[in-house]
Amino acid sequence: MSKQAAPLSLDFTAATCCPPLTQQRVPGEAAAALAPAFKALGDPVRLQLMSMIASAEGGEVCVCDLTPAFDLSGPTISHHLRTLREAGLVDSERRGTWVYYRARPQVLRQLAALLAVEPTAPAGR
Amino acid sequence: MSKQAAPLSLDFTAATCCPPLTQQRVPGEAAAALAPAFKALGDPVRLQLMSMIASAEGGEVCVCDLTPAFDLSGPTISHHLRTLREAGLVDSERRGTWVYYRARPQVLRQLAALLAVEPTAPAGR
DNA sequence: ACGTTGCTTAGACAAATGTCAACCTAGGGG
DNA sequence: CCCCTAGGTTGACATTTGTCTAAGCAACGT
Repeated sequence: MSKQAAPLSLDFTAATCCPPLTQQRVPGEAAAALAPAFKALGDPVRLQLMSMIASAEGGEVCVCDLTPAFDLSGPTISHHLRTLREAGLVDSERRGTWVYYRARPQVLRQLAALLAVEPTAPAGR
Repeated sequence: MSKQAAPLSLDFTAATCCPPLTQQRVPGEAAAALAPAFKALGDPVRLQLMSMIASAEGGEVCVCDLTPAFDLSGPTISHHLRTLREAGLVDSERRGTWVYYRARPQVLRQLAALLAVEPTAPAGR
């Protein structure tokens, strides 16, 4: 458990990314590293899962609380969670009978930074 | 041209979205509306296209400047641009022989807002 | 030891996606 | 007119994705 999705080498800790999309062209390498994270958020179910996990009290949620929130089979939810995990967006940990997921704020922050846009302000803020 | 992707009804102008993922659970409807935008950014080529468009001088780029930047056929680039358009991320306009794309900052802003995370600060902001 | 509950893995399958070659449309110049 | 260039559309194809059922592994209760 707590797989870091070895082959992805997202290296989110470093300068893989960051200057906003709108400020500087994203080089191919960075795009290849970051796209999977967006792709993972590109499914309605996973986007909801992500928000349920990220907004959870105590910073974590039991899978047993996630599964019943959707009209989908357990394996399907598990599959989506794996996708989020492999995209580096969440981490999982087994404690006793249950498995808990928690968000990785660093990654979210970096994605948000990438999408950042100058404030609408036409004049000087 | 300048298609607004009619059937999508993203309604990005209103409260379709916005409170950060980490603050509040994204309801299914909002997730369904927002996921396509993330999905559109979930391909390396499109992520690069998006950044080339969004960071362009003058706020717009000619397709003729985008296509040669990739090792892909014209139709393929055209297809990716259409995907970005239908996701509401960009707009296109024909002027004479050439077609220009420009970013829709509102949407980027909303996506960024959704991913926003509290500053790392463990203590009082 | 056995059965139960929670979650993941494996396999299968229809649907969606990324890519290309071929064709088509728009606009500009001879 | 005809042709040339810039892009988009169509149709085909292999690959990936979302979903399920069936089977597996892990922890707990009895």
